[in-house]
Amino acid sequence: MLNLKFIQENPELVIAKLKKKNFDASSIVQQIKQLSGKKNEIQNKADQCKAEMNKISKEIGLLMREGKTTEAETAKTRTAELKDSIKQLDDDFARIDQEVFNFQVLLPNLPSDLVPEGRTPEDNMIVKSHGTIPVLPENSIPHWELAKKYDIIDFELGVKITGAGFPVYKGKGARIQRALINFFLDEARASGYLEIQPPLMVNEDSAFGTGQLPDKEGQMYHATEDNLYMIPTSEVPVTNIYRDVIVEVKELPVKNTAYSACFRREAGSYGKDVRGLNRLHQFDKVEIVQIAHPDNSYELLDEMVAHVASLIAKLELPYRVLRLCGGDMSFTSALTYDFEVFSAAQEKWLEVSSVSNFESFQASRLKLRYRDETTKKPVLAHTLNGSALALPRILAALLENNQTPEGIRVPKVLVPYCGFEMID
RNA sequence: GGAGAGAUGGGUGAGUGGCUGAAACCACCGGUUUGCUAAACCGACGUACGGGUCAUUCUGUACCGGGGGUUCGAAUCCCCCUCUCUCCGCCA
Repeated sequence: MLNLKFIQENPELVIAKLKKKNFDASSIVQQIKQLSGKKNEIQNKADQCKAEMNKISKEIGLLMREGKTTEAETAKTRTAELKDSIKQLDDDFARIDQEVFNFQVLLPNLPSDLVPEGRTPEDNMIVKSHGTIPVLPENSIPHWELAKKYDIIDFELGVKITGAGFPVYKGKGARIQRALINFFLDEARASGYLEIQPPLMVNEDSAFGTGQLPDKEGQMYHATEDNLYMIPTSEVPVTNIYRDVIVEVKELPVKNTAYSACFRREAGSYGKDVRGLNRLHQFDKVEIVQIAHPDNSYELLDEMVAHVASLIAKLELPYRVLRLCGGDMSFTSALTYDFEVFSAAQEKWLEVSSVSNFESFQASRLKLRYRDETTKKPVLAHTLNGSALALPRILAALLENNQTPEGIRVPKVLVPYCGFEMID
């Protein structure tokens, strides 16, 4: 969430910047300003009352010790009124504080100056294209048919065991999954990321910390008996490592990577977009996360984009990089690059990675800070994350783009990982 | 699942009603000493939100797992909740 002081001091700037996200912040900002003024006023009054109360209490303590009980009793009578006002003021404060917070969390993150204007995905800016779109043989088929033909992914079996969106990978299908995970993790480690194996379920505090709650409540599987949530991405547990933490400047940037299964309810999804591997309830993903000093977080974002680009290039897939426009960005992001690979049989681009700088928006809720070297004061850090990469759509593109009459060719870089060159 | 113990500052850990925002030790930071390292010694050392000078400083309040209560006054007493640890049972 946005810093309260920042909103109070820069109301016009907040409103102007959020316009780019097609968000009219004027009334919220105005309410926040008004309420926080009132809040400060109440706090001042309450603090004064409490100061007096503390003073009297100390005096009573001294009188009691000296045995002056009658004086102590007189002093006590003075406190009753104070006590009432304090109670009243504290209640008012708590109420207004909550109101301010409720408004505060409605405001999305401010987009970076680099973010292009626009409302829809069509307005996203293509900043890079790489590779050539393959020309497939006559009778090419989409990945869900290939999966059946070579018996490597069984969607119906998943339906039997669990439900739609929980495919069963078999034989070379299972092995190529494992190969992709290992490949991605090794590449991340080579780029300086520390490998983490996080819990797949998180508690409520963690879900709040990265903003899954309350905003995306319905998107997570919720084990109500124990009040735990299945993670929708390893970003959640990995970023929450740093919840309520003050890191040393010399530790920055912190670079973590994690493989995990990801679970998403995808309530409201339907139609052809969910065909095959395009949208699943459970899928595998390797995530990269960085905690950065505000001075160089955008350099690190570029570095992460380059890392993801190299992964896709090594897999010999044609891809493009989009800088998302204001209207297509997520609530929490300041700047996002999406990666899309071309799925040749479906003849469409599939999103396989999203790399974002959240600046201090996530850190604010997480209370993730570093200690400034000159002032020695805690300052909110910047957080960044990206998928590197999500498996299903990568696999879909690999299967479709590499299909030949003899079988599906495995990219060279994966052969040592999976131990075969063809799926046949 | 049964029984018990516990939750205090970056860490260990003292503290059963006022002199405790909190001992002591360790770590970190600054300094002295030193050929270098180490040791020793000295000093500083929480966070949040307010207020005044808004640069250094000064000041008020809150915070000892979370919430509520008793009291003039709570880390300390009472109630509820959460979590952790130990033992037993079960088990990969």
